[in-house]
Amino acid sequence: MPDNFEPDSNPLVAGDKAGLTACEEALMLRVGTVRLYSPDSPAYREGDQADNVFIIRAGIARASRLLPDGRRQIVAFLWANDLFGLAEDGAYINTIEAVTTLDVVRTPVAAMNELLRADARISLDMARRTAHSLREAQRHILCLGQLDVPRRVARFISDCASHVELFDERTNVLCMPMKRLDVADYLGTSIEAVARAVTQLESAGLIERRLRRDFLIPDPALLRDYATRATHGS
Amino acid sequence: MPDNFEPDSNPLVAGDKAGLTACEEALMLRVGTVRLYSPDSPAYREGDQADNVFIIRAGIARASRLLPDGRRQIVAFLWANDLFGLAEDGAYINTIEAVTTLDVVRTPVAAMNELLRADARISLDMARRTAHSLREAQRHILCLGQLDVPRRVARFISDCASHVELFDERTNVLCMPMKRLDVADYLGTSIEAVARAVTQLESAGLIERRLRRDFLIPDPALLRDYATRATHGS
DNA sequence: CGGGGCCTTGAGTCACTTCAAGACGGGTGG
DNA sequence: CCACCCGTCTTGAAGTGACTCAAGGCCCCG
Repeated sequence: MPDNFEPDSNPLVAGDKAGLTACEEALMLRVGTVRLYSPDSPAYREGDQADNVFIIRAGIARASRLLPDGRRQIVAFLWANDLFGLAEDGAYINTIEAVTTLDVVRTPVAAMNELLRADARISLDMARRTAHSLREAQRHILCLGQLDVPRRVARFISDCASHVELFDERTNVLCMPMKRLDVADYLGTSIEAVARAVTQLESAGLIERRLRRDFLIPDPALLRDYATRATHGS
Repeated sequence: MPDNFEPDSNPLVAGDKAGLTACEEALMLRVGTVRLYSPDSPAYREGDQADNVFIIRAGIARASRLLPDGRRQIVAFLWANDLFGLAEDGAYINTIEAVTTLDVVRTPVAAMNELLRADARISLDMARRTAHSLREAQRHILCLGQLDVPRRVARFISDCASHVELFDERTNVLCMPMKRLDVADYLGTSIEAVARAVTQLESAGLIERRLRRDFLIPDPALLRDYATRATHGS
């Protein structure tokens, strides 16, 4: 049994470890069911009664929230092995929709609680996964609070390129499945600003457009550097 | 023994519950030590080796990150009963500094891991606390991504007013301990923009200045509504 | 080949930033 | 107790990045 569970690794302190432990996946599968969602279809909506917890086996999802005036904030994109189902007072706080075809294990909360009670390692694993999401959320906050739009877009593209599902390391080609509107709503900006930023990054030589959502990234490290460099000055 | 630990409450799903369970606090105290920090002094800095986990007994702290160009993002304010010590690959990812006098229990990670192994409820509690921070972080993301500066400030003041340490419900007076610079760095804007927003909220009748950081809030619900209302239109 | 999303570009406007004074207030020493 | 002083906060004026509105182009699909 592959054991990437380490009793001594503190969930708050540990780095991001590999995905599901075999035993955890088996447990989840025993009480949960596999489900598929096609692009743009929702797993649930904010405000729905929180009856299930999900783990992504494959595909990408977006977690978003709607404002009274119809504006939308995408609070996170969710990837393979990510857990979702965050709720408050029994109701989901985000809407989850598939970006690509999405393959999940859906586990009823009641059954999940059985698991948590039966096996302490699952609680710890849950804490670790949640801590991972928290680190991501804080990175996102940094991005929204301090970066101008071209840098936000650069960072987003760079982050996408760190996912093997999307980035071919041999050809350096990134295939982003999300539309401009998704990117804009994630980065707290407008579609047009994203389009302009892409153009700008291209003329800076950091990316090259292939198709509308496919980019060649000549030097991924350079792109990453650009995203973290100061807004003004050099 | 007061039991606010509920074996059936899923950390992802549960609302925010009361603070430390008596037994958890006792456990933390048995292996941890009480420490005090005076305003503006750090508990640790980003990049430091992550040897300890902390729980706030009283006081307020800020969790911040520095950018290469010296800009600072405050990713969260931390309140009584909040856990901190978030790290990645053995190093803290944020700097933690006291805003007010700060009273914490500091527990070595090794000892904390003993606790986690010995008592499954502590893992679950940790997951629940982390989920709480994640919800807060997502609210913050929403704020940074979608709200204009006056609304961000309104929401911040409103959030502060929901903390009994700062808000007197009898007089409706809020005493904010953080400086304008802290507020600006938290909200991803400039000191000046915060000052102008405060002036604007005052002339809109939503707040009244008492001292520089003390406000009277005639109608807290009205202030909260303003913060969530659309940027344009009514 | 035509139609409809999706994406890009342009032009004008506005909110926020930056730079620069000035005002307040709280603490200290005379 | 008052005067001073320094950090903090507010206000003003000019500049700019991003938003909105609007038009045009691309690409995929039927």
